Amino acid sequence: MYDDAYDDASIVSDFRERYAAGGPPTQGAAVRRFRSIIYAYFRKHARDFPWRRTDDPYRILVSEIMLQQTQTGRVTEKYLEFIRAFPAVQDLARAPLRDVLAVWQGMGYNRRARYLHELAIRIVEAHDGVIPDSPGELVALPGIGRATAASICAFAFNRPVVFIETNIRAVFIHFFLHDREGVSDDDILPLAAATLDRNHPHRWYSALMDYGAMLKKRHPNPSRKSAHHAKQKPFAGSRRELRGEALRTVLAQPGITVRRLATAVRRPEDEVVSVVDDMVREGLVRKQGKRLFV
DNA sequence: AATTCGGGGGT
DNA sequence: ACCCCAGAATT
Repeated sequence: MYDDAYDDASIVSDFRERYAAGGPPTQGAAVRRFRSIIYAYFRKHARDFPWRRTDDPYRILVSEIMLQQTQTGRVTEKYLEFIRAFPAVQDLARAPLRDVLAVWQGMGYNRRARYLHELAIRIVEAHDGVIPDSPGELVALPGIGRATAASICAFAFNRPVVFIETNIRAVFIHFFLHDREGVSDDDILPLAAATLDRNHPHRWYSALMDYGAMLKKRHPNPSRKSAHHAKQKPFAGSRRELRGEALRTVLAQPGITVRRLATAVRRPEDEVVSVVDDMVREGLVRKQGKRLFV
């Protein structure tokens, strides 16, 4: 994996002593040194992903939705399968939601699949099938927030947007804010803006995120020092787990009744009713009488 | 600001 | 067991 020893420890401690003493630096020398460290790592350890081998904005958009809270290693296979099934935004727009959710199974956060489907329809109908290239237009689409909108702008359109996600956050905390606690993203954004390689945003953000991913394998997650950091509740026995099981079952057995669904997932019927009602409201499941469909 | 939303891989 | 993942939407 990262076993060809890259020793970030000495490089980073040297950087901190030289540039980060007494607060985050904004001088040119520090910025140049920081960039050179990140790019030096990238030249030797750049990760290879299928979404880095395309310039098709639709495919990059698909990858960014999939990458929300889902690790790259698990996205790769599903991304290829998804693109095979829906090669262009028009294919996704005219596909039944059922087919989209079927391909999505295993990714988690099934609402993302619904957002992605709805988003494709809107792009075909309101944008003539062209993916918007501004953060404002992208954020207006379902399932796309600030981070994803900026990511698409950087990776699909090579625009010098400033944004933060978990890998980027880890890098800036590690280099500039390691001795602090409760770091706000508002403290990181100026650093991200000052260090951004505005001539090569795609390459820069790829490098930054690869470095952050490396850091989190070598150190306790630097993002624990972020004010935004939260621990997740257990998944086993959770409502989320039940939702996943319920959707999977309805996909496999279209028209199943709520009662039989409750038996299938081995849960109290009232609990299953509650979950199903939520999913109906969210547009993940349809109810016809007592029978459930996707 | 705090909750909810999936599922799997790494340790 | 526990960690957390190229976050977003809702309350």
